[in-house]
Amino acid sequence: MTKPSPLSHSLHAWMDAFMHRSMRGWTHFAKSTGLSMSQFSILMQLHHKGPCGMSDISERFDITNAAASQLVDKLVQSGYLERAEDPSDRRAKLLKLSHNGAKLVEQGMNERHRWMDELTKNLSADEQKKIIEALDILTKAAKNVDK
Amino acid sequence: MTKPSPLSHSLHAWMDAFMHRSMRGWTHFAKSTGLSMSQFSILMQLHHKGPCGMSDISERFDITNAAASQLVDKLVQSGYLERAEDPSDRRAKLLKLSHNGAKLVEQGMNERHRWMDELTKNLSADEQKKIIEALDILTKAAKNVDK
DNA sequence: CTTGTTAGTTAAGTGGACTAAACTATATGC
DNA sequence: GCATATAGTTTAGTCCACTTAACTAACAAG
Repeated sequence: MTKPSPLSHSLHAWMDAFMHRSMRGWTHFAKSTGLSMSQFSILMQLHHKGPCGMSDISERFDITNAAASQLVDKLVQSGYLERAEDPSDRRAKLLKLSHNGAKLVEQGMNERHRWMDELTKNLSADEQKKIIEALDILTKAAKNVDK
Repeated sequence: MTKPSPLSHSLHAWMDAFMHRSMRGWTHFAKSTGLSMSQFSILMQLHHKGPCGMSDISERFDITNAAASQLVDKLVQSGYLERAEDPSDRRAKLLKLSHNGAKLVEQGMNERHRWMDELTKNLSADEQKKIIEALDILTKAAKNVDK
């Protein structure tokens, strides 16, 4: 058991505090919309990666095509998703957020943003500046790691 | 629709990147252990807040006492939780992580820490220092907000 | 001691996510 | 053109979280 670096320590401490709180908000919001976690996660995925096919969903969530198809179907029927034929391959479908779907995702993210804003609004200007710098570095690094 | 401050922008961008990635790791790990999300979340809660009673669980996850009792029972039978009588109130139970439960939680957190370490290991010493400072500020702020 | 409340359990039943298997329809390679 | 692979759907059935309701046991107050 090697001693963690100061950087690791700070990263982990922040992550633990953040995850715990954020998960609560996430599940709570999903429940309040009447969607299941699985369904809401699909909307989030679509928001993040943009339109995609059914198989992308099943791969991402490690479920069968059948399961993905069923979940997506519910979301289509609830009006959060649009399922169109892919013009370049007529077997495939093109899934994308509907207007309502995008609005729901936005709303969900706002709820989770609120806590972070709350967190920082009483910090000094200097502290805020440090945080902006640091998070921008991290966000850029995250984009690189994820390809 | 007011324009977000630079701080909000940085917070939100980081949060979105982080959440997306972190959720994937979280669900993946829970699945790999054979535990359901619900069950794993209870372990995480116990880790975070320490020993507590059954009603604390049902309140936290917004489920009935009956549901909590059943979930906890499975975790006890799997050897991840200990359920003892509360000496100060013999109606109540005292739930705590078993040795194996604590180990499992630790393991889950390590998996999620790994990505963050990956993220930062190629940054310059100066950048790392900035991140440590900023995250420590945020972590402290988070503790305050959560009382 | 009795009446009422609180913590938790048990049992029966509902609903949703999930799978395997059989199917349709389109694409691809020889 | 024919065989094979690929994208997705449908169906039947399983598992698990969750609820309601009925219950036990311990506490609290008169």
